[in-house]
Amino acid sequence: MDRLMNNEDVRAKRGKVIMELLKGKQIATRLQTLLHEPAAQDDDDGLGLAQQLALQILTSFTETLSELGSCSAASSQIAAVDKSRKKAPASEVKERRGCYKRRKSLDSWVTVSSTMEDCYNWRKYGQKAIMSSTYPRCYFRCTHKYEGCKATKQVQKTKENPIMYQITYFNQHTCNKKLRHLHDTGDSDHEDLNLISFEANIQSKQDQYSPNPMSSISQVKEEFKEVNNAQSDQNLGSNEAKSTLHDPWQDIDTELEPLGYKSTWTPIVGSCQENVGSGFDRSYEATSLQGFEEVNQLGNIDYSWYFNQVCSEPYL
DNA sequence: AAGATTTGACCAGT
DNA sequence: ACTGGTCAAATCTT
Repeated sequence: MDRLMNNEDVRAKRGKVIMELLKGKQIATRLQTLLHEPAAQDDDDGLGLAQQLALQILTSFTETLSELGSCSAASSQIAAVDKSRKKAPASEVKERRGCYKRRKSLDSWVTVSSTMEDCYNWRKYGQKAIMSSTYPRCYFRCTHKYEGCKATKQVQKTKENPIMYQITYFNQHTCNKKLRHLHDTGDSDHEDLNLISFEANIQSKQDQYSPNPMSSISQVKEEFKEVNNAQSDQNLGSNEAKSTLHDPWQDIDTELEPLGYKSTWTPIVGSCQENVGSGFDRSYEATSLQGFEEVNQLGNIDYSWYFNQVCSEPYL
């Protein structure tokens, strides 16, 4: 087994994570400035630069995720050593339905995000009303479960800010299959496990599944215009139809849901707090360009995501 | 037809 | 007994 990380290492990792996020924020600010320049929006060079900046932001987030991933695993290892573990008795495999080992102590971490989306393929396997919560909790497992990937996540709207999702992840992905969505090039050799690629996540208008990051700024702009037009035509319903995945919360608070399309361009990591969340709301009421610019105020992201290591079992 | 989602049932932990 | 996590049949979507 690799050597365990000491506290020093963990601190160093945290420092690196913060640096990466600050870098991302800086680039996002540049992008925002650029987008405020009318000339840049019509000019190919300007758009090219914007795309480049956007890619840098994504790379920054990717680096961060990568660091956090290793932190997570390392912390699990520490916890595994520190805690006296009680090994559950090996229960015989039952054939009956609903038989499972209840989650007790797994490698887990929590993020708060404005979107349920991330760079992996998930399959929903359950939904539950939770006593202490207004909103139901949805259960997802990795699409590649049967290839041995044990990653799961639970998604729940936050009480304080219902446009935000609290996402609890359990177990790291072992499938190493990042999101390719429906535009599967079949070129798995080119998958960079630590890179969230804009290009790989392009999604056509026909795609019925969950929205994805866009390929370019201009595409985002076009998309935004469409969304705005659709909305001025009227109703959330037609936009919600973009996803076949029924929003379990929409019946509860449809008025709080800006649009089914929001996750198209919302950041997939980090915690977008109240100001950003309400920014999204406002952007829908603005003109398409204003809305677009507000959306790009990534500089307002509050990086108050946090890790919550609850582990008494070693990370495998 | 294949794959994804929904939803009621089942089961473990507290 | 209650609550929450998972299973799997039914249903839906592509």
